[in-house]
Amino acid sequence: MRIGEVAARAGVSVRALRYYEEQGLLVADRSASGQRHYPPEAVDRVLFIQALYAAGLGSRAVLGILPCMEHGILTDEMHERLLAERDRVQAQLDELTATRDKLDAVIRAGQAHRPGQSAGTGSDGRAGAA
Amino acid sequence: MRIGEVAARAGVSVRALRYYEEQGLLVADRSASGQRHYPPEAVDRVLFIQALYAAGLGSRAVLGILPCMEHGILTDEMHERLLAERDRVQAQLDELTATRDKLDAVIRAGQAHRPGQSAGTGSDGRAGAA
DNA sequence: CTAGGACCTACCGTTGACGTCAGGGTCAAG
DNA sequence: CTTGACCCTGACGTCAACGGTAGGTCCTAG
Repeated sequence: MRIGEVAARAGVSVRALRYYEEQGLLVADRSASGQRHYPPEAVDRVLFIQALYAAGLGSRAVLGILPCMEHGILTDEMHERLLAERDRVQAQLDELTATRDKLDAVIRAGQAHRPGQSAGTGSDGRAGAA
Repeated sequence: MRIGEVAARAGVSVRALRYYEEQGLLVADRSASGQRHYPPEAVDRVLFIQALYAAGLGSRAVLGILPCMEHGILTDEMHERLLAERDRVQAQLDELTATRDKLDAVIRAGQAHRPGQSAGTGSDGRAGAA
């Protein structure tokens, strides 16, 4: 596949893919004329990169754990990094959960003070049970 | 309290507090000489601001939902915003959970391919049960 | 063979949440 | 009254993950 199709399939911009290559996160074959050519797995790789970015990891960290994919071979250092990042993600999960619960509490408290409202704003109505 | 103490208690920089004020997130009384003076609740407010930032919200979004605290009164618009942000946080939680699980899977797969390793790297040994 | 859409490199611009430096007041202690 | 820690207001610097533009090449269809 060429870069445009990978971008479309992965839901990212062409610019982003070139940036990933610049960071060493994504390698591409080159045609004689210099155009990038990717194998189909590149799409999944990009999706995973995005997931790691979304988890708050930077390019350096992503670069550190990406080689763990592809083949299932882990050096001691890679294993360390994976555990470290997993724990970081878990910590972020805990924080986020607390924040969500706090938002729910505020929503519940607010609803308690609005006796005239039933349920017609368009959103759902969670934040009711623990 | 003066700005330095609030910063210390909340674990943020003095600069950050002045930035929050600049963004309208944190108001302060001023002494005759212009020095900021905060009530004790400011610390909790700052901690909540940090939590929202950590949840991926920007200053604008934080500014939109901060007034919901303090008094428990919600206008329809505030209620909408709270639900929207709560859902955003929840979506991020789901993504993060998936990412964590994927990391766990990679760790497990890697450990399966390292038969000579027992447990001596220094980290803990999670990622073993679902 | 020509139009035009996709691709290339190179480089500057942007946004958010601050860091940091310059230059100067404030205030409790000695 | 002077020191030294703390505070003030600008205003520019930073870093990451791209966005956008300029100027030129490639390739597939008609």
